[in-house]
Amino acid sequence: MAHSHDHHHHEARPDLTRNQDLVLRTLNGADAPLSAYDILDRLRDDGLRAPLQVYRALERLIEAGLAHRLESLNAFVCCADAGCHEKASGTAAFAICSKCGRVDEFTDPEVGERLAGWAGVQGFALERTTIELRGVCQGCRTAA
Amino acid sequence: MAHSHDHHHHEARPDLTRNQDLVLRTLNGADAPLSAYDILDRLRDDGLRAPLQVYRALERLIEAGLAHRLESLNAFVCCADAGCHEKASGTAAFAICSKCGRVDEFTDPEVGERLAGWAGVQGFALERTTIELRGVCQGCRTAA
DNA sequence: TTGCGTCATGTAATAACGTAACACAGATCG
DNA sequence: CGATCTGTGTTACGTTATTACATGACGCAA
Repeated sequence: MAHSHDHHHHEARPDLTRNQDLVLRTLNGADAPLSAYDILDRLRDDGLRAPLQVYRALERLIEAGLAHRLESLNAFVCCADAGCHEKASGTAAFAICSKCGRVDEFTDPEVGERLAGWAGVQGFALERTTIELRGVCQGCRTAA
Repeated sequence: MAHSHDHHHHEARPDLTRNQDLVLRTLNGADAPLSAYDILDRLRDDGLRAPLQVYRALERLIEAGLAHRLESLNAFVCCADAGCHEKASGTAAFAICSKCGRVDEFTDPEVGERLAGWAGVQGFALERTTIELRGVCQGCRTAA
């Protein structure tokens, strides 16, 4: 059962290395996607010097289902929910606001099923799916 | 009515500039996505020198619905069908083979509707959608 | 004709994103 | 002990994309 300290921040995960933990905390603390170089800049004071240190950590975090890469932005975000990779809840989709840069993660099982269905029919061995919507979010539209 | 010269190649489009036409022909002649620099290399003999010349042409071609950018590859392909942007046939999706690099473009109206539906409910003004599947195509699987 | 706006072009320089290659330290296991 | 595995740190480099500026061709109005 999940313990009840689900307050957006997370305690250090025992299975993360120092660099991975630093990068994950940085993503958690950001309110918009960060590029690898953004992350690096924010972690200079913690001793990180080279892009590769960040890219390696990101690679692990994504494998572990704790972060996502946004392909259309060349940037990274932490997962909205823990374990959003592992669930059968469907492929994660992202709505990215062109104005404010905020990203909203959601899933639509039907969409995942349709795409998986297409792959099945075609004999395409599906490994991963990217779904990204670009547009202007509610907040920015009404604020305009 | 469409004239009947639909033989994969296209005649020069009257509304394209020289650079745009060169880039489109290059994409048409390729059997896999090309990066902007790949395109540039293939067009050196035609006088192109700088990346920007290619990026500018690509930008127009994409606006005009004649080419697509594959975000997860940082590469470009020509459209499978003329006018695949303009139709209500739904958002284009791409299946990209990790082995051979081939790309298959398809649309699933249901998927487009579900995503547009989400956007509607959220008040998100949808401008464009990226759907990219990564995996191994039928041909490469059986050849393995 | 001249002057003006617009659009495509050409060029150089640089920014932003990502990786290869190598060396080292600590853990684990025979 | 040595072998191996994983993470780390560092340099250098490769790839992708943009900024800034200058030029040339065209339509159009004064």
